[in-house]
Amino acid sequence: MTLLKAVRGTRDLLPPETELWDRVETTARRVFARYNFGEIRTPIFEDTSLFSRSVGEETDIVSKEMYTWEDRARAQSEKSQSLTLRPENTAGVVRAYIEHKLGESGLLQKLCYIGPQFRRERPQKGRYRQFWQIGAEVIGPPSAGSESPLRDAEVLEMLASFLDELGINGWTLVLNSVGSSTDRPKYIAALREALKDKAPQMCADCQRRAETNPLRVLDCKVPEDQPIIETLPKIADFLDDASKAHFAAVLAALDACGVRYEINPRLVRGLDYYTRTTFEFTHGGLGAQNALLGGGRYDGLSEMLGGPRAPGIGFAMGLDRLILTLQAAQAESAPTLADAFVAPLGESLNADALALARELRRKGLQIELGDGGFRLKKSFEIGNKLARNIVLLGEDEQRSGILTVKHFATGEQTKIPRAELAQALRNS
RNA sequence: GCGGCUAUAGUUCAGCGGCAGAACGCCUGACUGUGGCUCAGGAUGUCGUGGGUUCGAUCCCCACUAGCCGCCCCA
Repeated sequence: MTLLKAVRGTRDLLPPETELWDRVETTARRVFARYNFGEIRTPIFEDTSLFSRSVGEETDIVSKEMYTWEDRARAQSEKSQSLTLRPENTAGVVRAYIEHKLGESGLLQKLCYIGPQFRRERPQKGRYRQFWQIGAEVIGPPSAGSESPLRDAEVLEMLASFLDELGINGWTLVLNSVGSSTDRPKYIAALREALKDKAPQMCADCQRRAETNPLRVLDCKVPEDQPIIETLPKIADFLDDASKAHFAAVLAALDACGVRYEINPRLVRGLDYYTRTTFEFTHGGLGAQNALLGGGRYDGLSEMLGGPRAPGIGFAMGLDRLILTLQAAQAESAPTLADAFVAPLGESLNADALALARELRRKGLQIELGDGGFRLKKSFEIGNKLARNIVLLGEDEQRSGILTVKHFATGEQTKIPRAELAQALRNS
């Protein structure tokens, strides 16, 4: 019989790695809460058209990477429906914002999420078909300040604090403004025009990109092409005055709070809904997938989905990539040890050992319970791997109520009354 | 979706057209209520899957699957 395996691009997360995942998620919730974000949980699948209308019909994500199926009708009166596993979460959040009329509160909505996303790409390091994102959106009616550059700067400052607090060093914030929804098409047209002359002198990839996706030419890494790229039109020259002023205000606010950034006029993003501010936090050591997180402003998205005017800004970070970065940073993190290993000496003491373990666990201690069937030597060996201390429960200890405790690191062995045990272990 | 590299013990990896290997880890004992160090012994396995070539394939060939690197794209 062939063994079943996790399907391509999916994987099991096991201890002790899951401990790291938990730490990242806990840190995110704690940091985001300080900025008054609340958690939203949207469905893992949605109507297909939600994504084609927001992310964009022509994007790679929608045109070739989505898990889509026809959900068949169950009754004569029902129609079948095209459903899709979410490839990202912003569209779902904005759909919920519209559906529940969250804008009617007149307040800014600050919503964060943690969950799996799905894209059918070729798996690679830091790239999986089921991958995890932590993200957040700030969205609301313009009267609530949703359009203000202060929102952009506040979100970026929060992300910088989050990465610092997690202990990730060496990140770079890369910023750009892609202008309003009318600026961008004008720029792309100008770029195409310029590339008609220049592309033939460029690398093969660029010649192809000039046709398929001219913005991608800006991303070319071939050294010989760089002087040519310098001569191409720049998005900054196509921004209207309002977008220019908006971007300048974002930068000023970042300067004021000391968040360092690089401006990259070539930073382009693959989702159609982005307007004005776009950004990435990158990190070396991730190979080709060097973006830890990305995001931007999406001032027209709500309207694209039939909702009210609701400018917003948000981001998503690749949890899988954060974990990879953390693992590389701390190489081999020592597994956390339990407070004590409780070792009953003989099977007749098993029941009492469970009672003792319960007592200690209820006082908040992390306890690994051995087995009276183990020889003492084995209890010590296992205990030494799993816990900081070993607590012996033999006939003497049971009779006297005074337990034998040995601290593995120092080798020091002491006798401690049962009532004082929890405190002693906690301090060890 | 395209190109390249890879797949052998729990792990990291050697290996060879003819008996399946090392290190670490694991188990047992020296040591019946005391771990780490040491010593002696032991078990590791569909050699990724399916075909083909061959007297014989873990090894050579093909396909598939999976992982890694790059492209593309993105988080």
